[in-house]
Amino acid sequence: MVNLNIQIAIDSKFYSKNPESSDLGRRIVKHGIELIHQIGYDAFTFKKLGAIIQSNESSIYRYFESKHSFLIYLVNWYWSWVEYKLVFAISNISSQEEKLEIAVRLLTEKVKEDNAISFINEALLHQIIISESSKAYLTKEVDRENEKGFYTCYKRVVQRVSDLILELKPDYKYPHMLVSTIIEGAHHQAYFSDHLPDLTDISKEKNTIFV
Amino acid sequence: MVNLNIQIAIDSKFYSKNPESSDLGRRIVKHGIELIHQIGYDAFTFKKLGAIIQSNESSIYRYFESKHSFLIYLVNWYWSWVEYKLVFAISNISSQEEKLEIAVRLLTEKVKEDNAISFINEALLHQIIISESSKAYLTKEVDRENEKGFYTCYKRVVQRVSDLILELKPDYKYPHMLVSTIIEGAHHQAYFSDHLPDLTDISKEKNTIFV
DNA sequence: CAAAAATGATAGTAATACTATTATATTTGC
DNA sequence: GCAAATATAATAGTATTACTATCATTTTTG
Repeated sequence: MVNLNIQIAIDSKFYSKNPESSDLGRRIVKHGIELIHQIGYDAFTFKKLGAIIQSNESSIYRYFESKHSFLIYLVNWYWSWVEYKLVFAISNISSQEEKLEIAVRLLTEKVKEDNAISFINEALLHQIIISESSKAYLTKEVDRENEKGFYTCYKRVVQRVSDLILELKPDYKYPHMLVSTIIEGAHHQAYFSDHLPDLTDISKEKNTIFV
Repeated sequence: MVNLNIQIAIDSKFYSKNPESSDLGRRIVKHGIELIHQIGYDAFTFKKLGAIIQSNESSIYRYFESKHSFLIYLVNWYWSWVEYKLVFAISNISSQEEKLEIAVRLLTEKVKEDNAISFINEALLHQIIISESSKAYLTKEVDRENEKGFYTCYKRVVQRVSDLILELKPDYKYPHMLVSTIIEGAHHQAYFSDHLPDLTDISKEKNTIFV
């Protein structure tokens, strides 16, 4: 993808202070992604991150009110980015079938390092989405957080692809189910192929559902 | 299902002291399930559980070496139980198609309160599997724990159903992927229908993939 | 250059996920 | 029936976590 100098606009409800607005904020996000990728979300702390970026725990808290909301931020950034790629990829395509095929491919294929957009390493972020993003909604606070719009970006992507399906098959009854199953399924299979190979049939090397 | 006075045999690697061997052990498991169901795995602690069963944190640690291993125990109990139900349900069925249909139904339908087997509330446990079980393997210790056989019961169920598929279609290349996708997909859709309805098309009431 | 804003340093808190030790019940084998 | 063995309970302690609060220092900017 070409470098378009585009920024993913993230709703202000996902941060206390916009991390894109300062050098410190950008370092928090950049190195936060790297650290979560390295040690996992569970072992990740703002204190450890502070040590890495030579800043202070308390400063990070001024950008994100909690470790959980940092995850929510990343998840929403990711889905906003996917939505942007999706809209871009299917624009000017006339065939509905082709649009859908492009969409499904985009949702399931491995993210290659492109770094076209910003200080965020999308390939690492994609790995985090695969192994950590379900922790964003598998909590007792889902319902409250859903009301606050914590999962809207993901839902919007699902809606867009569902709409592509309905264009082709207006009577199809389960478009959202199909799309969320494709997305979650692709993530699971990628994780399984890396860690629980008995639960899949795809090899570690290829790691796509298109073998 | 009939009360057969059968016990699910759990491998000793899943506990320090067999909880089925004492009244305290059984109370730990029974009320542990209820408590996790109520407040979620994240907020669950052995201290809280101790208070409920009028026992002590330290006593619970003699049965399970950690909160995580308690989850692992429950997950393995669940899949051993499913395996038992599966083997039972397809025995004496001659048609391969019917066997597979029974298996898929069993893996995807809601667990009704039956309490046929023991002090474990299978319906509650099923809810826990849906919303918490992925936390058992979405950790940085997966590979090590997989080597120790922490996920064997789940894998065995997947293998059995994969075998049913291969009986019908010996050339089919992705049986494990299909089965794990059906299982995880059913769990996801059940969770979505309860908490994130925009990601599915099934209604809260029915909550099965067979609408 | 002074005021405002951002960041850093330090301290503190309640809770968590344990471990260790000791005391008290309970079971059992003779 | 009783001592020994075993199981359980109580208490205390540890390092860490996920924060909050306060104050000092640096940086920005009008």
